[in-house]
Parts: sequence; C-alpha cells; structure tokens
Amino acid sequence: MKVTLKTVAEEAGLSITTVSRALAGYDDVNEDTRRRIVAIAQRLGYQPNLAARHLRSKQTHTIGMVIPLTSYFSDPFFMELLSGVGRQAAEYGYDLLLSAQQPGEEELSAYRRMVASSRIDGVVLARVLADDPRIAFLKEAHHPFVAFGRSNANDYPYIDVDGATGVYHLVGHLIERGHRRIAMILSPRKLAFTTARFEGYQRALGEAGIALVEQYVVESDLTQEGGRAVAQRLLDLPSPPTAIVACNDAMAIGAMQAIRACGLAVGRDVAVAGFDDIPTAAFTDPPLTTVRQPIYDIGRRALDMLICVIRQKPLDEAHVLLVPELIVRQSSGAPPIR
Amino acid sequence: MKVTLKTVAEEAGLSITTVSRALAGYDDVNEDTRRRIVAIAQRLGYQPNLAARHLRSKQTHTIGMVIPLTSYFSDPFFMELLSGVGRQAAEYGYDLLLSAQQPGEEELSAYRRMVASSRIDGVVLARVLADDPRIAFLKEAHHPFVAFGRSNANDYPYIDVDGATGVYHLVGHLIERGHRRIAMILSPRKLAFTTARFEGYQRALGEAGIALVEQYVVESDLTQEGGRAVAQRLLDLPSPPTAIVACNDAMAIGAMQAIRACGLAVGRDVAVAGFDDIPTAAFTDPPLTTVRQPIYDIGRRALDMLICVIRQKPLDEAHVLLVPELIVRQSSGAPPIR
DNA sequence: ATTGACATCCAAAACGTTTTGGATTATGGT
DNA sequence: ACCATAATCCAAAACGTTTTGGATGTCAAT
Repeated sequence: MKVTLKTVAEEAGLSITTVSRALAGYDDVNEDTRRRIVAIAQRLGYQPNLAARHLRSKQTHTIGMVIPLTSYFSDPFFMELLSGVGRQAAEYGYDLLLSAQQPGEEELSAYRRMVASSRIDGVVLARVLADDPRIAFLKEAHHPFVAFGRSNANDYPYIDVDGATGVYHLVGHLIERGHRRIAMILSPRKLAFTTARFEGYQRALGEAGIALVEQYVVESDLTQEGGRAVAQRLLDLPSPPTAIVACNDAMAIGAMQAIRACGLAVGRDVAVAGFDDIPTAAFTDPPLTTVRQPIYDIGRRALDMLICVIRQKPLDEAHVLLVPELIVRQSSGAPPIR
Repeated sequence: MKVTLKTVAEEAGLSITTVSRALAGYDDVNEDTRRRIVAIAQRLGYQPNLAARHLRSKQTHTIGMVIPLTSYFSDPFFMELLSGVGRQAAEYGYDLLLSAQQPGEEELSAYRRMVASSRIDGVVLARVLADDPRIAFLKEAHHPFVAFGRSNANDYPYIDVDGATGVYHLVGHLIERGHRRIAMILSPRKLAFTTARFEGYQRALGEAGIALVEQYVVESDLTQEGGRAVAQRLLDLPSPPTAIVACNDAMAIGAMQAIRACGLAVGRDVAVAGFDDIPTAAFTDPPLTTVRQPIYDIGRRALDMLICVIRQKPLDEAHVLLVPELIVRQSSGAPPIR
C-alpha cells in the first residue's frame, strides 16, 4: 500500500540501491534503466519518506522559526517577516517549521528541541534582546542561524535596520514642524532596538538644543492597548507633549485613540508618529507618519543569508544594516498650537 | 558529540531499550532506575531525534498548511488563519509546517509531497474551490484534514461561515438605508464561497422587489487593485450604483479608492461594504462596513477538529457553520443622493 | 589469452528510534 | 525444594533511506 524504494525496486526487478541512485541522478546507472525507473516511480506515485531521508542524510530542507505566542496574533510585524521568509524559502525549495511558544524558558527550549532533534537546517530569529540567550545558545551549538537585529555580542550574521537614524529623522521632522515638547513611548528596554531608537531621539533633541524631559519618556509593551494607556498618562501631565513618537506603529495607534478620547484631534492638536509602517498605518485616521522598515524584504534577505550559512558558502556581508525611510503622513500634520 | 539514546544507555550502564522505555514512562522499569536515567539524560542534554522517531512511529506531531504564494504576503486572511491554527497547535504541542506554493499544479504536488513523505499528521486547508482537487486528493489518500469552507462534495469535516446569510443581512442593511442600485464585486467563481455570497445578494434584492441588473455584478480577484479597477468601471456606467458590496474587504478598500478618485465621497455619495473584517477595516477612512468572519477563532476550531480526526476520536460536529456578524461602520453611512 | 578500463549494478551497513517477545531474577505460597 | 507470579531488564527487528565498497560483465588493446 505504501510505496517505497523497495516497491519500485521490485517492480523494476532491480535493487534498492540502483533505484535510489537512479532517482538521485547519479551517473553510474544506465540511462535507459534510469528512465524506466523514473517512469515506474511516477506511475506508482513514489514519494521519498523524508523522515528516513533526514535520518540518513542529516538534511531537512526546513527552516525553523519560533513565534512568541503573545505577539503571534496581534503582531503584523511577525506576520510580515514570516511572509518574507516563507516566500524566499519556497524559492529555494525549503519549508518552514513554525513553533508558537510563550516567551522565556519555553521559547528557549523550543529552540533547543528544534536544533537538537535535527528537524531543521537553520533558524531565523527576530526581536533580539540586548542580551539574548537564544543567540548564545545557537552560537554555542554551532547551528546555522540569522537574526533580524543586533544584540550586545555581534559576532553572528544579522540583518538590521538603523533605528537610531530612523528615529533621528522622524524627530527632526517633528522639530521642523515646530514641536518642542516631544514625548517618546519606548518598547521594553531589554529589546535591542529600543536603545538604538532612544539614541536617535536623544540625538535629534540634543542637536536642536532641546532638553530631555524625563517625564516625556515612557515605556510600554508594543501593543496598541499599552500605547493607549501610557499616552493617556502623557496627556494628563501638567504640561503635556505636543507630539508623541512611539517605538512601533501599534503603540502609536493606541496613542491616537488616547488623544481622541481626550477630545483632541490627532495631527492638529497633538502629532503622532510610529515606527514600522505596518499595512494598517496608511489607513488610520489620519494616516500615520512613521518610519518604514521593509520587513518583508528583510525576511527574504535573512533567508538568503541563512541559505549561505547552511551551505557553508561565504556571506558577501555578514552584517547588513538598512537605512529606513521616513514616511510623512497626516498624523504629524500640523504645527503645535502653542 | 551528538547525544543519543545509546550515549545515555552507555552512561547509565543499561540497554537502549530500557532507556527508551524509561523516558517514555513505561511501568516496566524500576522507578529508581527511571529517575537515574532521566537525570543522566537531563545532564547530557539528550533530545530525541525526531526524524528517527517519526520513521519508527509514524507520528510527526506536525500540521501542514500550504499557502498560495500569490496571496501569501498581501492577504491578511491567511495570516489570521495561520495565527489561529498555529496558536491552537501550540496548545496541543504540535508544530506547523508551512509550504508556500504557486496555486495550481505546484500547490497540489506540495500536498502530495507533504502527505506521501509522511512529514505531517494532518492538513488544514482554506479557500476551498467549488470543485477542489486538493480535497479529492486528501479524501482518496485517507489523510486527516479539515477544511475552512464547503465545496460541492461535502463528505468531509469542515468549518464554514454562512456567507449567504452574511451578505443577505449586509445588502438588507443597504436597502434599509434607501439604496436601490446596489452593485456587487464577486470573487472568482471557482471559489466555493463566491456562490454563497452571491446567493445572499440575490435573495436580499429579490425580497425587496429589486430587479437584478446584470451590469452591477462584476468579478475580480480578491485584491485591492482588482477591486479598484472594477469599481472604476461600475462608476463609469450611465446609471452608476449608489452602493457597492465586495466579496472581501481588500476589494472593498480598492473600491473606496476608485470612488475617491472620481471626486466622490465614500459613505456620502456611494456606500461601500466588504466581507471579512480584517484588522485594517476598522481604520480605513471612513471605517468600513463589513461582515465579520472570526478567522482567528475559525483557525483554532479547525485545529481542534483536526486533532480529533488525527486521534480518530469522533467529532461532535463534523460540519460547523458559523453565522457571521454584520459590522456597521461609516462607509455605508449615508442614504443615496437620489 | 590476458589485461585494464569502463559501465552497470548490488549487498550490507548505517542513521536513532520504538516495539516485540522473551530472559533473568526475586518473591511468596505450597 | 518447587512452582507460579511479578518485577525488571534486554537483544533484535523494523522503519525507508543513502552511501560504501565492491562484483560482474563487456570490450578493446596487448
């Protein structure tokens, strides 16, 4: 019932070895018999058992990704990255193995399982932490991987976006429009990119001679609801900011909700800007000014790099740094009232 | 270097069999030795080789999904479904194997490969066609699967949304607002749900005594750009519609673009409505009236069903039909001008 | 007739696991 | 002392593939 090499071999009156080598295209089998074998395999609908093949050859043609369960659903970031990686993987004939896990210990052990159980040839990881145990583990295990993001230790292949420069331009844009009281909603500090984006904020303020106001720098959890909550607090300050920059679009959209809830108009009373340029950003009301990360393309390029690492080919660039693009829309529209 | 059952067995001075059975929790191994074995396995960092395990036991703890490459990126529908399936799979300790493929022959052969190469225990498929070769194949192969959507042959487990009723209510809502010239942008006819949604349209018009105008029924490809193009043609008619209903939100958003491009106001001059309630729908300008499909939850329930099928447990319901919810927003806001 | 070169094929081992069907020892009842 | 039972362990087979290291036959050149 199940058709294996053996079935084909018996049908052809040949050995398993010959069938295997014929199908693999080795040149030590007669061209005529090869064609005959291929025909029979086709007719019987033979499909190699990949478990057996992997067991023997230690190659799975599969790329692993672990998705944090918290952000799995609501996070367009991962979806887009996934799309890029998946798309490019298909290009190379690779499949994608996804494991959704709670961040933390479970997540790390998912990596451990994936790697040690030899189900995958390589890993793409994202949202790297400043001090990332997953990277430490993968490095120590000598398992091929590429990261989207830099961490403290940078002796591994990564692709990243220059968040510092991105936010620098974004805040510069707001300053140009006359804003002086500019708040920033940070992402959790342990995420590597938080520091970079905060740096850009500080640099832009510094060059414009604007002192950093401690109360204007708040932290949230990358979700829309979190952004709404902290923006609420910002607006309740005795001297509220006239512009709010968030570390990602989801939080920026949350901030827009908070502003509207106060009876203020986004873009007219308070400017808002985000980071990422998720698809929704172009459709918010008003459309969101943001910094565009080409996440989809990053996914594709990360996979390109990973394939090189897997095949032990030298990478032309082991560290890719992309300069993000400022997307000005109406949410940063008007100059501040006073 | 690589730690296998053998390594652990040697370290413990026991046989491979005993180690295997100890770790699997069989009761024919002494509790003390079991604990000792577990400790050693832990210490050495033993992880079972899944390829070997699958080869032997024919269970992969993996669910397969094939994503059409065309809609992979731009389609929030698949992303959300994927999220639900992935999330619930994690709940059961299953992983997800994704293969992105061009629709058509390649796609079918991806299913063939996945199934015949015994990499997966079951399949979730979506966007079923009226006459779906993938379903025919999976049925014939007796491979566990659950579909999101009904096709012509319905002797398989599926979960679906009652699109006819959904569109019926949606069109009813537009008629209530005074619209009589209501156009519909259909999805490709070969998709099973197209027929259902069209039925709802016809029924609503029929009950209101409105004759179906052939030119008001057009077909497009589920993309935003496609929706824009056909909406353009609708607006160029001598007697253009005052309301446009699209088979999905993406095309509805395209229609909104076309309306604006004509210098008309969406919701005031021409009403627009979609289907799906993708995340973006709440943020368009004006927000989009639509029919909500709980895609994420559908993904989760589909996986619940699939697990039952895989474990050969009886399904409480082999055919789940959800009634979608009408979401009224501003895009259907005003009554027509004349 | 022998040799070497070449083309074509194959038996057997190996990958790491699970499972089958005992083997061995200890225990308690007669 | 003997047997039945239970508790604990294990050798070997099996899963389906790839790879190694020949084996066999043919043919041309010596």
